[in-house]
Amino acid sequence: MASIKITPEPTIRRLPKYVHLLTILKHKGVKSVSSTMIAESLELDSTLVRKDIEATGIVGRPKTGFLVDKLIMALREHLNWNNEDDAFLIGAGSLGAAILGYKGFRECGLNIVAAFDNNPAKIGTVIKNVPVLDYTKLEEHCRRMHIHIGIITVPAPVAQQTADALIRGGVRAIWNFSPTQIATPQWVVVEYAQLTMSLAVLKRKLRETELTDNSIQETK
Amino acid sequence: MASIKITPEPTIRRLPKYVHLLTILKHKGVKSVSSTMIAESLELDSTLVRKDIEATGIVGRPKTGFLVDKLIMALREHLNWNNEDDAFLIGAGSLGAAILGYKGFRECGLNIVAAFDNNPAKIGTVIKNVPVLDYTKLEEHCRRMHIHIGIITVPAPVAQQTADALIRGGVRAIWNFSPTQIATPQWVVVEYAQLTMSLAVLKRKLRETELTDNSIQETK
DNA sequence: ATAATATCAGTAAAATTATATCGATAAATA
DNA sequence: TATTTATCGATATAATTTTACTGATATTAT
Ligand SMILES: NC(=O)c1ccc[n+]([C@@H]2O[C@H](COP(=O)([O-])OP(=O)(O)OC[C@H]3O[C@@H](n4cnc5c(N)ncnc54)[C@H](O)[C@@H]3O)[C@@H](O)[C@H]2O)c1
Ligand SMILES: NC(=O)c1ccc[n+]([C@@H]2O[C@H](COP(=O)([O-])OP(=O)(O)OC[C@H]3O[C@@H](n4cnc5c(N)ncnc54)[C@H](O)[C@@H]3O)[C@@H](O)[C@H]2O)c1
Repeated sequence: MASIKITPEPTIRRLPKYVHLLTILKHKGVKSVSSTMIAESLELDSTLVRKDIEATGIVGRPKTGFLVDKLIMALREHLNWNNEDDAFLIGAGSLGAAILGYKGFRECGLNIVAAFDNNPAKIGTVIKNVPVLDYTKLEEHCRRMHIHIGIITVPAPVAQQTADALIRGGVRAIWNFSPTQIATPQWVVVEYAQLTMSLAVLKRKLRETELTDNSIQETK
Repeated sequence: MASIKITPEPTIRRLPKYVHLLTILKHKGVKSVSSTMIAESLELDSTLVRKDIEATGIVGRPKTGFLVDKLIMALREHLNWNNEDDAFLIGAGSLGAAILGYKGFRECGLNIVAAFDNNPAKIGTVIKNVPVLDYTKLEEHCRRMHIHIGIITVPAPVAQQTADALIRGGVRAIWNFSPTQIATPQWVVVEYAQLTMSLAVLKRKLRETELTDNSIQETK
């Protein structure tokens, strides 16, 4: 009876940071690391780090902590970075090109095998070693190549129709960079990568600190 | 005694989605909207939407809900999108170029006035109407132009030194696209825009659904 | 004019997430 | 070898965030 423990989203979001830090430490020759040390580097609580690591199933030892190598492997395994998924990217614009060119995603088990666009000037070209194909053939190619992940970097108004085509083609997960909500059947996972959301947090926090620094601390 | 209520981060992250949805509704001629309706469009709980809106200070009326126009304005005001902040972007690479070219950030009160790079081939050029200046002059320009927001799109190994230069130049908020943790004084706001984090959530959830769909629901 | 209804605002409860505490244990030190 | 120390793993507590409930009120329908 196979079973999987669902990992809290806040935990998942922290794990890549651990991987990045640990990889740097590994290159420096560090062999083992404690949750205390990770917590200090990343400005987190050490108990939180230990609980996050617990999600991967790896166990540490008192006094020394965790073996860097094993921890990296366990984290990558937990995040599913060790199996590579092929993916299509739709919308070969400026954001799309940046994503196509980023080698870091390969490390995360994401292999973008083709891009799609409806602009005739782009179809047939190659961007960052990835061929740009005709958008009208998207569904067909998805099905034929058994693609499970679609990356949406088209303008907002066409995001929904793009998602629909991907889903018809059998895609199970969508990484949506457009600011629009997209409706999908419940078996499709959608993750919104919204830069605007991140910017909102930055600007709001900036204002909050500006106001609290000058006036007396916030009231209830 | 001026005071400001701190808005929970999860709320801040949802607000831009409301703005986007409401703007579409406004263009369709919709005059008023209820939290129920917003919740349905965005697949959220209506009470949650009402509480989020409460953070902006706006009040609705029973049966009808909120005036779309007023709600948009209140949300934008709360997010500080109505005051435009000038910003510098450091690292005019492919991600940097995508950000420079995105008009949507203007709507969020972010005006990128210059980019900086250390590549002589890029210094002096103009990317998407934004001039690329010499990285060694960053601190000086920050100070002279009273820049408060810095956007880091340089490779990870130089992210910290870039942040240091920005802070020396008087920057109060840093939007960091590199995967590295950066150390800053406590008065500097740092927001990590990590695409890898988002991808991690996508890939993990895809695996979780794959495993739970095929096997019996997860155990404790 | 009266009744029915959808929605708001406020409060209470539940769920989730983060932090604190404590005994056990491996390593370092005396 | 005994003692100190850092850290783990587990459990308990606290904080945050979400969801549920309740009475009041504006609109619509009868
Ligand atoms: N660039 C950024 O920094 C940034 C930031 C936040 C959000 N976004 C979002 O990302 C998306 C893309 O942004 P961008 O700056 O790369 O825009 P862009 O205009 O540079 O790229 C969009 C691409 O999609 C293609 N396209 C348009 N309609 C299409 C269709 N029906 N089928 C297939 N391809 C189609 C266009 O030809 C173009 O190549 C937008 O939704 C935008 O809101 C971008
Ligand atoms: N492209 C993506 O999709 C993507 C995704 C996730 C994270 N990131 C992160 O964003 C950052 C930039 O990525 P990219 O793909 O645009 O890389 P890139 O190589 O295209 O751009 C980096 C730019 O920074 C400049 N630079 C290098 N060192 C510098 C220095 N000391 N001072 C000033 N400028 C300097 C380079 O000349 C180049 O123009 C990286 O940290 C990367 O990890 C990118």
